[in-house]
Amino acid sequence: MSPLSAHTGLRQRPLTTAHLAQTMTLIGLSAVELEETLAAELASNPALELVSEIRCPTCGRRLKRMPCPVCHVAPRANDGPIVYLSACGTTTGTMRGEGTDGEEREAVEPRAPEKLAEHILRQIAPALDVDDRPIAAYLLARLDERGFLPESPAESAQFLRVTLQRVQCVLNLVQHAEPPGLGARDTRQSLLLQLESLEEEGKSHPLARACIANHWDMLCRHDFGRVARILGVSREEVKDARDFIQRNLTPYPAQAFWGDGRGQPCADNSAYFRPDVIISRPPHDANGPLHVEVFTPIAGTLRVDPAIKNALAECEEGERESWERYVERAVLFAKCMQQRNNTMCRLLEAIACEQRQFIHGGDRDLKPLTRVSLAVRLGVHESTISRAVANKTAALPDGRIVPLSKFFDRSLSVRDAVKSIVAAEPRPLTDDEIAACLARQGYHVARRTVAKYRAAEGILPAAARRRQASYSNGQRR
DNA sequence: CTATGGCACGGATT
DNA sequence: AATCCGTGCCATAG
Repeated sequence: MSPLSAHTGLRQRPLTTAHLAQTMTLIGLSAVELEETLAAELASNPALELVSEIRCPTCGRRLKRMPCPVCHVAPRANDGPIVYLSACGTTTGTMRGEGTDGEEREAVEPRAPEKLAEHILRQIAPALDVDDRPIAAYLLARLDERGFLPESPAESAQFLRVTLQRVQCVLNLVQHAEPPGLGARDTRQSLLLQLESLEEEGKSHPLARACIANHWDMLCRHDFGRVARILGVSREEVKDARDFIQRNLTPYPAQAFWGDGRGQPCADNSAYFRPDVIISRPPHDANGPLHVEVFTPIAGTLRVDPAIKNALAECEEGERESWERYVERAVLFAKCMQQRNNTMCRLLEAIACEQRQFIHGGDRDLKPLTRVSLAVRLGVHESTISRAVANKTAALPDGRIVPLSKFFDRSLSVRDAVKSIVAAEPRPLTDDEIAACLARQGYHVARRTVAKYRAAEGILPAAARRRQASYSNGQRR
């Protein structure tokens, strides 16, 4: 036996801490981030190879393995969802040896998926000094999911160690990009920015600016009478301004579908987000098992390049060591990637199973579900679930795009119940009365909590609802 | 006086 | 260990 053969045992690895650490990291990444990581790894590790994808011969879908679960599904119980991996097909540049045959299927896949940050960056890049790029990147990274920038320019400047002026300059660009209103500190400022952009298009309202800028809190309380008095106009005019604001502006400029779907259809914004998983109903059988697609940037399988594996035996003593390191890293990466996919699939299978009602129905059908319970069910550590759930979104059959964490929202169904109680109330109910109503439906929550839910749903307090009602009555007579 | 929102505390969850 | 959430208490507005 030559001493070299000892090195061919590539399978058994000391996969311990490094393995765990990398898997953990990968699990925490969203599909988009994972794609970047994969591209970086492919670019920097010559031993890692992406072999061509497998497609289903019948439907042309990209598959992780045969058989295609859509076309010939093994019969399964109705309550068990079908889970499979699906490549999102946008693997960046490096490896794309396949022909162009897949192009017409491309249309079926999510269109022009682009992260909001990239979208903005592309717009402002021309006007941006090269030195200011890091500032822009930083600011965009700090935007919260609503599109707001919670910190002040001064804070950013201090963190970045650049002058306040430069930050403000870049921020100004961001705030005037599309969609308008991004990068504001709060809703009020955002609305003003949106108003500005509307005015540039020639659409404006005489009172809107004053209402938002100076009488915002009164407007929130629907205290139109007082605003009208201060501005010296009629209540109708103020109400008209409010309508204009509601119709043309959005409180959360980055909001796609989530939230509660109430309000803006904003179909355009949906393109800014790419879900990490897609849950769909089988085409013909509404009661059949759900389909769950977990997106992967891999269109095929990752493996160690066999050419390199073979060459390993022949290369020089000195070089061999570094090649071995590459190979080892490649094996590790592929394994971690596989592990991630496996975990994601099993997680989504469990979620789709548990929350089947919610997926078919609405918010009120959400079952209480904790990450811990799923962790024991899947036999993984609870932090794994936390990571897997974080920063990811799912597209539901009805088009809703929701963060995965929504499946674990303890209070969603109660909040939904509050909504429907208020919607059906004969007269404005106080929080106490709503609490009593809820108790009758089996939800036992404190009055204070009702107030919080109500506020979270954007429902005004009873007194304000009363005023609203009397106002519209007054209009009628 | 009543309804509500702010603050803060403790327990659960991550 | 850090964070989130429900809740109680208290101040305040109407």
